[in-house]
Amino acid sequence: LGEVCNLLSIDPDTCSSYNDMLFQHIPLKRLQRIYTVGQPFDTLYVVHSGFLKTVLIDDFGTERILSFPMKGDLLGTDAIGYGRHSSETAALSDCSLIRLPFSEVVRLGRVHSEFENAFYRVLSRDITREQNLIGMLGALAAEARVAQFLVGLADRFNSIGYSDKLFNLRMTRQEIGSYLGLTFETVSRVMSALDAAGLINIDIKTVEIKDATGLRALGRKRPRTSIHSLRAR
Amino acid sequence: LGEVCNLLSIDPDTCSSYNDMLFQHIPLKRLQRIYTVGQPFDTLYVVHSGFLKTVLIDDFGTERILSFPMKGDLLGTDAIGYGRHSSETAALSDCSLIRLPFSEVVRLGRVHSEFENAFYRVLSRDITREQNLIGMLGALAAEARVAQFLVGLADRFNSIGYSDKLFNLRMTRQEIGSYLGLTFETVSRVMSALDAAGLINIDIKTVEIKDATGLRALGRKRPRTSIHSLRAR
DNA sequence: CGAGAGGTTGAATAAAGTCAACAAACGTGG
DNA sequence: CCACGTTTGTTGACTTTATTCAACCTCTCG
Repeated sequence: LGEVCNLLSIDPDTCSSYNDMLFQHIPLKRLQRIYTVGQPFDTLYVVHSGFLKTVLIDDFGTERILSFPMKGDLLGTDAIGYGRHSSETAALSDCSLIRLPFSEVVRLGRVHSEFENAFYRVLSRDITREQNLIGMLGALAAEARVAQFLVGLADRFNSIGYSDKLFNLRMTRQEIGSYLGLTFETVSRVMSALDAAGLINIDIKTVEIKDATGLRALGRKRPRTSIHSLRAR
Repeated sequence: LGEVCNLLSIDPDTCSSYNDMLFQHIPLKRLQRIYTVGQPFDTLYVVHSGFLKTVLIDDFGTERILSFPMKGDLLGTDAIGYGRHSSETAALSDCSLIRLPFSEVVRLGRVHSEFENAFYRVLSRDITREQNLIGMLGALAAEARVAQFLVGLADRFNSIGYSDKLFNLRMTRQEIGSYLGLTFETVSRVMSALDAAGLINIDIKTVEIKDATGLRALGRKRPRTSIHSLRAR
């Protein structure tokens, strides 16, 4: 589909020349898993609609959430390197995905350099996104992590055409905690505190951002180990 | 250089046909920076020799270390996505890098599919490596992080031909802490404890791994929030 | 309508951070 | 080559933060 191009932000003109028949839609029910750890890799997926989570499974069978993909995000990129999935992806809501066989991606890249470049960019942005998460996990207090999580989510909702002021969380406190490296109790407490401080309104899954600037400031504030940390030289 | 192929683990036969003139060696002095945040991107680098660190700079000018690249690692991949470097890289020892202009990489990929595939794999492995770091930062106790750090380092030294039993740390406790999301005091304490427990011998920068199995076990142990965490279903 | 999952809140605990003192190693210039 | 200041590393005492454990509430869905 030319849709794939839109989703990957590729010039639509170039897109129109692609063979549309190659990519099939895949409907997913809530809680369904697309691929699991260890499964041989041969295809990527682009999210067409719906909300998902990608998780790492540790030696105890415990989930660590790595991302909450939504419309336009590419799934499965971590499996290219070793030919097997090292994480798994599950639907948080009913979803529609577009199958993107990796061999097709490579073939298309060889034919359309625009597409190839876009694909490189998408992979690299995955790297950047994860780096930001690493920065957050290692250096920020619980309050700042939750604040950043909320503004990040708002920005992403905004970029796919939803309101960035009022939206629904698709994941549980538990899942947010797993993503942020916090317990669900801490997430709950911080959210209550942000509500009490007048920065947000929260009612279970419904979030209203009342002071985006204030939230952003909180998210930037207070590296946990700020005092004797490395200064760039 | 055919050397680039070795470094990226590409079949040497395919390599021999490449034009060797395209890649130049870059010598770096200790503490020198290769690129800095915001710098426009046009070239990647492969580490030929030496040890480096890649760092994220936060809003306060504080460094967060993202990786400790060594021989065979590819630098600069996070800049492909937005055309600018979002992190910076500095030499921890005198180094030698190989310049790999991105346009050359793309061109070579179009000519040699083997090379293109290898490049995709390298990008994807970057993603996987970061995911493992995220898993560690969010869920493991200080002791486990340090243990994992040491065995990880040992494995990497081993894979580039050094001893995995006795090696030198090229970074300070501060830098290890920045990488693991811990203060340098905690790193120091944990290392002393591992020494006292007989798992390692440590004398400032010199590390001897005495019980790799025990260390690995420690690194796998005790997700901090194990009790009421998500079970894979 | 009842069971279970999800969410909130409180009190106690444990883990890592902070601050401080000191020792050892490094490296730079006399 | 030595002296001296700076950086790096270790350890201790104390504090803070987030976790743990527990009670309770609400909503949802068979």
